[in-house]
Amino acid sequence: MERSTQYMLLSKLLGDRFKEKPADAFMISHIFMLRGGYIRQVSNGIFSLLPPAAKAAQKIEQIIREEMDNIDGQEVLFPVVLPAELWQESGRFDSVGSELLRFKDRGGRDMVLGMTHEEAAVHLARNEAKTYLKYPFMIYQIQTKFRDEPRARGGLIRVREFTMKDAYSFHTSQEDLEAYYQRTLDAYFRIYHRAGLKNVMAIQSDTGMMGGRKAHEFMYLSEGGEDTIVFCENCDYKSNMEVAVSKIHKESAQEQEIQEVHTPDIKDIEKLAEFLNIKESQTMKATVFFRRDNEQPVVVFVRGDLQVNEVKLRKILGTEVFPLVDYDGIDLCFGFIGAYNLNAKNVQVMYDKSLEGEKNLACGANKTDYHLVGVSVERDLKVDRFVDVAKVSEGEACVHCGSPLKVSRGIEVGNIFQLGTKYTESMNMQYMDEDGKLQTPIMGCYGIGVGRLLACVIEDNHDEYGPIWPKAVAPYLVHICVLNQSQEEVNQLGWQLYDELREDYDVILDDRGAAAGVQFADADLLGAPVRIILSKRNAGNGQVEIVTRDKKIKKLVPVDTVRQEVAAALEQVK
RNA sequence: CGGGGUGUGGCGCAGUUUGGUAGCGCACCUGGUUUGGGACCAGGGGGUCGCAGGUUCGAAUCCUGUCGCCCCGACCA
Repeated sequence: MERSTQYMLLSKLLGDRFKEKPADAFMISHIFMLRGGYIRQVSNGIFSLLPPAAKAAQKIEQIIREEMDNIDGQEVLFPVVLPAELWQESGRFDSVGSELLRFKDRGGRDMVLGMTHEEAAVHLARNEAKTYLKYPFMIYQIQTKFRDEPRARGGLIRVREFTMKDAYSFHTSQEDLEAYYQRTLDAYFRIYHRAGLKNVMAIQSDTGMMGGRKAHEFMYLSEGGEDTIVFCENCDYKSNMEVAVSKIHKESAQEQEIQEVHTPDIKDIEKLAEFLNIKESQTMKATVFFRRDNEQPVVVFVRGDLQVNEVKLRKILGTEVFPLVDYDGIDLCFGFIGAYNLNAKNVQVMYDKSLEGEKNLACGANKTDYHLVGVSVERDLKVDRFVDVAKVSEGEACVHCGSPLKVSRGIEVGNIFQLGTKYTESMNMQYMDEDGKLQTPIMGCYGIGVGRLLACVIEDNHDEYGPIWPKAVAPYLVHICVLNQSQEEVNQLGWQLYDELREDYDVILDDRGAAAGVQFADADLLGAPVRIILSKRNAGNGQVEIVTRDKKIKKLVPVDTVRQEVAAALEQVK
């Protein structure tokens, strides 16, 4: 039988489905995308999308597009390949690490593969927006990015090549940027809501390589997430662990005399506390890093029960830091480093605010196999300033309302930044204001990874058999199973319904004549919200069965009411 | 980049310890019987065992090197 839309026939759909879990996949979305014939890996972190995934991705893109247009976005398309000069202008050609893929063209010119497009956006906008009359404006694109991630993982959750919506807004005042930033934030929530993703939280985040002063990440809360989120259940405080702050409970000890204690082979806080029979919070911990810029060691003292947050430390030092592993030639007594009488040369020393005012602490004596007890910070140490470099733990107090903080995991499904003038200034973008004066515009940028969002939609909407696609992103809305294809009457009915329904919906027809179990299993993996099951049993009575993928509806309906029944069922599912 | 694991047909695996020229299940093709949760019978196609060297009469198997992939960590809009 010749049909024009054969690609919606399951017999023609490219991509085999299989029942065994691929050995390399661990995340639900990854497993179902492989098993359901949605994606195939080409290389580490590089995937091809098969028709069902391509269709779902297009639907997500369309939702994003509508919401971006809704906040006055103008869609554009920047190149994937950019000349290095553009990135040299902004300074990022040197400042960004090896995740930026650099190469030379045939003429030997340095090129990069776009991993984000601030430079391209400014390059375009600086020549097209020379008067305040154009402002504010936002341009966005939906396009391929390449980031040479050190470690791709989890199928589409973390990849090297991916499709992203990235948007750039330009403003004539900070207030205007902030107002627009809020509109974008609202638009993002509408996008996640429409795509069927629940449990998304906007949190304060580190600005990382993007720079700028304020940033939020949108986190889909999930056990398997890579990011750690700190939030207060009582007030609005929500933050990425990287920049989270808290109020810690102060110990209120009495001052004591400093005494030296013999502590053979006791090199960590846990053992020290046990040996001295005190709490870990009654000790002082020394953590040693070295700076990337001048390779100088940095000793950070924190209260013994806390950890150092390297992102905070990096921000304070203004350079990357790495935990020190090679102790050779360093003027420190490892395992016994203490703040009292520390006379190390060429070593930078920092104190976390957790130590402020603490009394009667145990710490290293800067002498192998000895510690000191009775050290009081104010009495015994000369501290110019305390910095906040400690990692927040669950249960510590919220700095805003004092309630206990909670910690959970999440996957970043979007982010927004107030960039300020970092790019417009370095790349010389100016416009003329009402008074005829040249001004530098203020910029914001806003990203959403399409594939990652798609994967999260599965993470958030599935059962043990496969995805339960929300109708807004489902590759196919209606899936017709023909259980007794050999019965001409049933077979004909399948084609008839297929022809009818595809006028209104994305329909896929299982025309393979496979066993019922095979058809159902494949339908589960393809996850269409509504399934129509045709069988000789019911066709004989002029009936078909309609079930929804979420199993909430399962009913027999007369053949001639199928259109209404499908519409009604779709009305009821998410 | 550090630590660990693993590479045998599209997917899942056995065979490697003790060398003898590759096998199982699923999937695929043909014919037939089936048809409401991955059916059955019969026949069939597909793998230079990641790659390169070496040892050996002979290597999936032993040795050396190398690459890919996965996990943990580091890193990351």
